[in-house]
Amino acid sequence: MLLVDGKIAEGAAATAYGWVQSIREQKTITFVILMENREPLQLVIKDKRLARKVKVHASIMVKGRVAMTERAPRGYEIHVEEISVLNKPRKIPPFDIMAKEEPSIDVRLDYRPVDLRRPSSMAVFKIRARALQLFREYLVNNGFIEVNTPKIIATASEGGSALFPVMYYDRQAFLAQSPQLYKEELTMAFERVFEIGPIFRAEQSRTMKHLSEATSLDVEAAFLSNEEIMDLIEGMVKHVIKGLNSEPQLFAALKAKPPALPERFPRFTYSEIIEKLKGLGEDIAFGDDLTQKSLEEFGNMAGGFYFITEWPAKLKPFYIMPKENGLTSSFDLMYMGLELASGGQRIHDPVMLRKSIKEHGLPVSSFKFHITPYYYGMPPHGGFGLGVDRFIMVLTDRKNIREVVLYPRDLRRLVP
RNA sequence: GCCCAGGUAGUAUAGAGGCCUAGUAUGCGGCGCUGUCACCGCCGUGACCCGGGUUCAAAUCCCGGCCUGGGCGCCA
Repeated sequence: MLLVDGKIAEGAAATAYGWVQSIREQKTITFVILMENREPLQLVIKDKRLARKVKVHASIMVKGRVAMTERAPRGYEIHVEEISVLNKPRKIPPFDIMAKEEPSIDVRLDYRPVDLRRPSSMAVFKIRARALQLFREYLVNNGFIEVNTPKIIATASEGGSALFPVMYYDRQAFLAQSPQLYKEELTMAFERVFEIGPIFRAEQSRTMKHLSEATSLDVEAAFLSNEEIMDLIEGMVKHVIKGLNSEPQLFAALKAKPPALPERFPRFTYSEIIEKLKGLGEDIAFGDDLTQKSLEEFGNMAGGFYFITEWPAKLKPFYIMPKENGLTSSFDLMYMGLELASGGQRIHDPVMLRKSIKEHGLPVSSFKFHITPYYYGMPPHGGFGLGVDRFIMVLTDRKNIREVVLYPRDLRRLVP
């Protein structure tokens, strides 16, 4: 918090509240970087006795005079006349937030709020917040309404991934792995909906790109074809990246830039990719899922963003619209070897939906609640789910998904 | 779930049977220092994950435990 008498100008009286990021002490003058509202403010202290009161990480209030100077990060600094220490650290900090070498991600997470004072950590979450704002901006501008669907559910929404069981009063319930079914149902009334919220997966995964609790951006729209949905997500990704590119200062503390955008994201069919990988000597056949290794290999060739389209029905969930030859109107949005989003056109006919549930080996009875509204005029629709955390990894060039989540949850970590 | 790797001051690392009284950087404490900006210089402080074993000798080798990291698989 910064309070200035009148405008920020030479000699103006100022009061600043913040926490001390760094101290550079010299014989007669001490420079302090005070973090004030997430931005550095340089303090100049010429009184040795005053300077002694300041410690890194302390919360302080200073009173003084504004001095305009190009040598300070903001173009001005505060010449301090009075300091009150509001609170000071009681222990030696677990790591030096200004050091060039970072502690392991595990130590950082053990002291996450302290770690967030590190400029690069803070930058990641400023970018994340801005990216979410840009997502919303794009979707709202395109006629979407933001919704919230339940996270405590009665049965698996689509089979496949393992669910976390929870007790719901005297019954068994689960944490939602996806808002998939709800968002589809909502197109009936709202035409275009989106939700940004948590998803839960109880997979025994130990990787740099999986979490037990992740954030998903789910979008669903009536009347759009598979191609139009790909256009939509492509437009959305471009909007976010262009928006971030216009604010380079967000990236200053990271040695990274948002990824480059091609004119158009290339679209490869699943079959093309299988053929290509076969040509490279991969042991892979039509109908196989693409392994991590194959995706890395193909991703390196494709470079940047691209789509994989027309997946075999067997590799996609029951609600995806089938095409001829056992293929589907579906896509995955990839960045190199990393899956960012998957989506497609959905089945809107209740009879076909019922059949597809059966064919995927799922109990129709569990989906009765979901099939019911389809009998009352569900519009043709499609959409996608995008892994927000993974997208932020790409934006900030972080290799471990835990870095872009404030308090990540994985196989081992439940605290803090 | 399978496989691999690793636990050395607060943090990040070096050391691979005796050269270790365990080195370096940073932090922390002190002193010095042309408005600094990862300030700089000097001095000090502080560590071998736990339990067994092998050996004249173990941070180092072996066994077990605990903890962690990474890869694969699983996975909207």
